[in-house]
Amino acid sequence: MTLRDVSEASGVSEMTVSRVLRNRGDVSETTREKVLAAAKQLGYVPNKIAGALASSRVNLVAVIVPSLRNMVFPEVMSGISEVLDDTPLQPVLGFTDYRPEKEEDVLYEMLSWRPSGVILAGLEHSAASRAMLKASGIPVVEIMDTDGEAIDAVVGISHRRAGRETARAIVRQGYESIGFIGTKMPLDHRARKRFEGFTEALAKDGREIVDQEFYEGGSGLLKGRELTQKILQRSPDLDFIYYSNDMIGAGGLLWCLENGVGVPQRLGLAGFNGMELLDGLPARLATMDAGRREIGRAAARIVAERASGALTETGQRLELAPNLQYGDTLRRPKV
Amino acid sequence: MTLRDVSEASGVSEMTVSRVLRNRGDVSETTREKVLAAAKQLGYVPNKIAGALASSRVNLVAVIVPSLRNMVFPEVMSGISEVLDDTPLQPVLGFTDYRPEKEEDVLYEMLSWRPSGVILAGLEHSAASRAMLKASGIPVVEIMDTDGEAIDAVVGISHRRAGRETARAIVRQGYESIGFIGTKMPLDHRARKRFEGFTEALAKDGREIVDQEFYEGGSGLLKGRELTQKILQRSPDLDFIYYSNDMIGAGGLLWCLENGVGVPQRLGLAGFNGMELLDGLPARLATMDAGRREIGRAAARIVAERASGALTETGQRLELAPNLQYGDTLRRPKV
DNA sequence: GTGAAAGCGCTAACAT
DNA sequence: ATGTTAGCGCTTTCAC
Repeated sequence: MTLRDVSEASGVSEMTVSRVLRNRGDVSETTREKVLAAAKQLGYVPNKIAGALASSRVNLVAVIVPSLRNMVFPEVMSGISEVLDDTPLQPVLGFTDYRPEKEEDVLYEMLSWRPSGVILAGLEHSAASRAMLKASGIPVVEIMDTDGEAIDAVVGISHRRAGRETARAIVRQGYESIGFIGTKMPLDHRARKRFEGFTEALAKDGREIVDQEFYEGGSGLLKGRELTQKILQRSPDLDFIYYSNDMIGAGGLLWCLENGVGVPQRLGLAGFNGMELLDGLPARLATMDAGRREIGRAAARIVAERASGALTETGQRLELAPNLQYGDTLRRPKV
Repeated sequence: MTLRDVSEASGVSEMTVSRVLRNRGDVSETTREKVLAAAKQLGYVPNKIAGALASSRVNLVAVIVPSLRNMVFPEVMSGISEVLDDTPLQPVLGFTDYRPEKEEDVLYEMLSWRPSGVILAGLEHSAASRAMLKASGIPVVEIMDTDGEAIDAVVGISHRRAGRETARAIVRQGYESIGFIGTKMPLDHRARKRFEGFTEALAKDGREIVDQEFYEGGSGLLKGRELTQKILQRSPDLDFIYYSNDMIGAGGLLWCLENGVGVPQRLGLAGFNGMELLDGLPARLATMDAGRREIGRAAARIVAERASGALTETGQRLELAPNLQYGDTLRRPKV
């Protein structure tokens, strides 16, 4: 089923059929109707492959994220979709599993479709990935993180700053013996940067982390419970725990509530992400909203404007301010 | 940057360059190395658009789901990715927002890229969508649900049966005054079918739902709390609440625990989905595992085998058995 | 083992 | 307002 078939069925040249189907150029109402009728009757679905080859226009935007298991990325995606829905552009998703080699493969695969733009998570990429992206001439928006050098445009928050601000707030509340629970971070650069900003801010205050606990694999409430129990057993004097994300933080919170650990007086807690999930828990965990949806929206807007030619500059830089929410677990009542 | 550039740079014909880059046919080791070196040096990325047009082979699989906000779909995706990672196929994701018209648009867009297969959620589609899919000649796998007529292959669970089995288990535990809390279901067919199966099984037992509460929009713990409070205020005699998903069920559970409602003695609870989240809560909500990841895997396997030609039959049908987990909220201790 | 020619299904550019 | 021609960058097919 090709344009030609529609052309023959409607007695109109292929070119005019093409014009009708794309709403391009002047076509008489009569011809238009004839063509549309024929196309519908035949169940014609255009071949974008041929169209893209002929026009060198591809209305696809490559979106490359580590995984969808981490609820952060579905939310970013939803921001991206929201904006692209009002444009001819369509997101195409690829996953890296947090592995640079896989990112490279996925990127290569994606670029071979000549998308109109690339949105990818993080600033850390293999040399080959960076080279490919630069050579592609396509608008590239790196998202989530602003601590580092961008290839082209970048939209995100500073995770170092997020860590620092959390640390300062904790110290300001008078907490003194601070522990940390988080993922092993060889490849989770954003978690690593938060940790670094956190320890750095503590150091400025002449403090350091008293105890820490790292884990591998996904984050779940259960793991938060276990590790919280473990770290408190080993270091019963801790009066604060900073978690690298809300999920394990929420697990820790539940454990504390059940085991009579007075939160936030005896022990303060904070997570990271501003996950919606936290809203219905017995107490609100302190967290920091990373503005994921807004990041998705902003990145999509940049790509859309660059792709449409409305925006010709490159290298846009948008750093959102992380928003600390004290919830019920960080504000220590004065004794 | 085209094949021709690589051809010129390496002094080898375009055809041979193409063979090297695709590992097709016999090429001498010398030529091979020359070509690879040139390609790498130039940073050549093949143009799949041209390749696909010439070969009429597209290693893309269209995956169409309502949204990623519902954690069910990221999990299905992860099953799909897992299987496709071992094949040349790549998933391309599209969202319908639970709207048939949007599904139609997305489908049209996707089919215009001539993918090697289509995986889409649910059995309910517009007539136009069904027509497109049938006319495409592409392997189609409908997932999640098996209650209805499939276009081609189908992998999922029977949501009617899921509802029925939950109802039977509830009755068997001696609960008598049963309420329901769930989404308004004009378009969530699977939730609707569970509800229908549920009421149907109760009816067989001479019972009906005593009170119900429907909500719109996303599911969150908070909503589960509110609606649980509301329904119990209105119908304090309820001794069981069936929720249309785990998220609101978990919210209800938390509310009950905090408000001294004895679970599961005074009030039993059950959700649906088998969400991992439930694992770390203070008590385990009864739920039914829908095997999302396995559904994704099985669907991807069918597409991969059909695309590779290893499987020529159409219309595969795989109904998984939903697995009821009693947790701590459905098994009533004998008094 | 390598190359030349033709063509995939469309659209840009230029007629008319 | 409509048609004609050429060609997008590859792969298929056939020749050597």
